[in-house]
Formats: sequence, structure tokens, C-alpha cells
Amino acid sequence: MDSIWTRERPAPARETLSRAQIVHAAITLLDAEGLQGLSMRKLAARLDSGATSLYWHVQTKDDLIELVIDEVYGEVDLPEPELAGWRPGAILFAHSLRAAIMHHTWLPEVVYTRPSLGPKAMSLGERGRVLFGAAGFADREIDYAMGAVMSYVIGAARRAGDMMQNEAFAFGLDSLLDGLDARLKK
Amino acid sequence: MDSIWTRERPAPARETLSRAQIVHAAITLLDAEGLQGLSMRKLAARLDSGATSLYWHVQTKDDLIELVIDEVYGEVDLPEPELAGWRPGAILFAHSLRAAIMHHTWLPEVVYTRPSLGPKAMSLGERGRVLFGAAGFADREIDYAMGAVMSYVIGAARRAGDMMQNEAFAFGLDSLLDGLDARLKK
DNA sequence: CTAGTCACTCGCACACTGTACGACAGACTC
DNA sequence: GAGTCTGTCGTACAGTGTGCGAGTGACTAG
Repeated sequence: MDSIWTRERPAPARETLSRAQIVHAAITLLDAEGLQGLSMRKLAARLDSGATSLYWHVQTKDDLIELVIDEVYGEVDLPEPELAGWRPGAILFAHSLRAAIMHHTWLPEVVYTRPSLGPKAMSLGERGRVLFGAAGFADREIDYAMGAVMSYVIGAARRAGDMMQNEAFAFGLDSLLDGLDARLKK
Repeated sequence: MDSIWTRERPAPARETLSRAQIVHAAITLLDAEGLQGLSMRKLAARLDSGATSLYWHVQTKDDLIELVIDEVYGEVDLPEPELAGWRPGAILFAHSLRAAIMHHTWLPEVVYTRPSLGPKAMSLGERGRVLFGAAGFADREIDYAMGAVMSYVIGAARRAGDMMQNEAFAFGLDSLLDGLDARLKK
């Protein structure tokens, strides 16, 4: 009998590039060689394809970078309030974002000029709104509070590195969270 | 009579490029066209010189960018504690740094990868240590506190813009300063 | 006055960049 | 068989940072 299910997969004809594959390769190349190290030709070489083939899947290099940023946002944890309570949740979020930046050190250089409208950034924002909303912030302050934490973490990635820096990081983060907390209790 | 004082200036022979001149022109070019817009050739054109002439005054484009960053640090106000007291001083510092970033929007993109060891950055750090030291922070916490404020301000430059954003900026800054203040009073 | 040195400028060249364009190839639909 | 759709790729162009070496004028030593 012949049906979609019995028929064997047509076998991908030629194996074909995919956007996800390109984005993934771009991230590993960026991690290995930094922002300077990312060129369309080098990226294509890693994918065993011609440089201009990439342009079928991605309109410009800049678009690729936007995709790559969004992908990294996907690595960031931000728990639901029931699981952790507000403050531990915010701390976990902050450390998780920091970890992502430390792992992808090129991110801060690149995050400033673009809007962050990708799906994973959106989902992160949504989860943040839930957490900070549950904490007791209202209306605009929900976004302000989450934005403050993100701003601090991203800014703190300058010259980030070792233990010593982690102490400094925690100091600032705790202070900020204390200040936010105080706003809740007023 | 002939002396160094009576002799008229030899007249600069040929008018010559200077590092300061190059740095200045680079900043105006960056302000006008962004990081992408800065190329050695364009910069040289603005100075009516050959592109490679710049390389006598500056070793690489990267070095030039380091100089440029330091120059911007020079625009940042940070008052002495007697003049303002700690908290107003910190607020002025934060807003002044923010203003510099808003004026030179390319700065965050560029500030992450380099150490900030220039004289103006150093002087800023020194003045900061005075202010935060006078506030009552001790030892490492002096640097941590100032670093936290800087981190927040720099991070908050993402997608910065209008009134609305200023409200968000002030919210986070006040929270952070509240948290730091609380640490002083414990 | 001549010869040499120093401070500085600049044209050329090289390897490399992003990407527009158009030719091509295979699979699928009539 | 013809045509379309998805996808790949070589070539080419304008632009990049910068090494190299030649050039130029002002100053100094003899």
C-alpha cells in the first residue's frame, strides 16, 4: 500500500543548509574567534558551502547577527515565580544572563545597536513580566525593574572575568535588588 | 638681539597632523556616521591627508579607538564630595556618563573589548574613589559601588532614547542608589 | 655650503570583507 | 517533455586595515 507513512522519506535530495544550522555555526565561530573572526566566507567554509549560499537563508550578515542574538537569549533562565519566589528568581535570572554573556563574550558588543524583537527575547521578556509582576511591581514598574536588572548585568560584563569580579558583581546585584525590594515594601 | 624669545616662531614648517587632531576628527566622524562609518580613509579625507599618514601618529585603528574612548571619559563629570555630598554626586555622575553615551552612541559597542587604562579614565576612577570613599564605603567596596553605578548606566544605554526611557533610567538608578545607601547605614 | 638625520607624508599593493548578479542543478507539477 | 520552485555557487565590485618604501622639507654637524 502506498501512503505518506509507508513511503520512505524521499531522502533530502541534496542535503541542504538551514537557517538554524547557519545560526548555530555562527555562534560557535563567534565563541571561538570573536566578532572580528566572523566572516561569511569563514562561516561558509565551516559549513562546507559557498559563501554566497548563505544569502539564500539570511538576507544580510546583520540579520544573521540578530538571529544569533536571539538564540543566545534562548539560553537564559528565568523561572516562574511559584518555583522560586521573586528574589531568588531574579538572582537566578541575573546569573543565568551573566553566564550566557561570559560564554558568548561578543554579545555585549553587538546587542546595543539592535532592537531585540526575536521570539526568544520576547519570551524572556514575557517570563520576566510574570516574575516581576508577581513580586508586586505594577504597570510600567514591572518593565522598569526587569530592565534595571538586565541593564546592570549587561553593563557589568565589561572586563568581566574571575572570582574577584564575581564578588563585585554580587555586590552590585544585591544592592540593586535591595533597592527594588525597598520599593515594594513602601 | 637674538634669543629664543625674540626669534619669531619658525612657523610650523608644514602644518602637521597631531594625535589630538586625529582623535577629535574621529569622534566627530563617529558621532555623524556611527562605528561602521569610521574608516581610516574617510577619516584621512576629513583631515585632508593621505590615509596612511595617520599611521605615523597612531599604530592601528584599534589604538585610535582606545584613544577615542579615553577622550569621551574626559567628558564625564564627577564632582568632589564637598561640593555635592555623596548621593547627589553619584546622580550627577550617572547622568553625566549617560549624557556622554547618548551623545556618542557608538561608545557601548566599543567599550567592552578594551581595558580603559587611559589617563582620563584613570582620573575618572580616581575622582570616583574619592566620592564613594567619602560616602563611607571602605576598601574594595569603594570600587564595587562605583562599578555598580557605571555598569548600570552603561547597560541602560541599550535602546536608550526619549522621556519614557528617562523615567525607566531614573527608576533603576534610584533603586540602585537606595540599595547602596542601605549598605552604608548598616 | 654640503651631507646627513629626523619628523612626517603618501601612493601602491595585498589580503580580506559584505554582497549583487546571474548561471546552474535537481526535484516536483502539469 | 516543459516549466517552476528551491537552493547552490563562481565571479566580480567596491570598500576595508595596514605594511612597505619612497619622498620631502627643516634642522644640525662639519
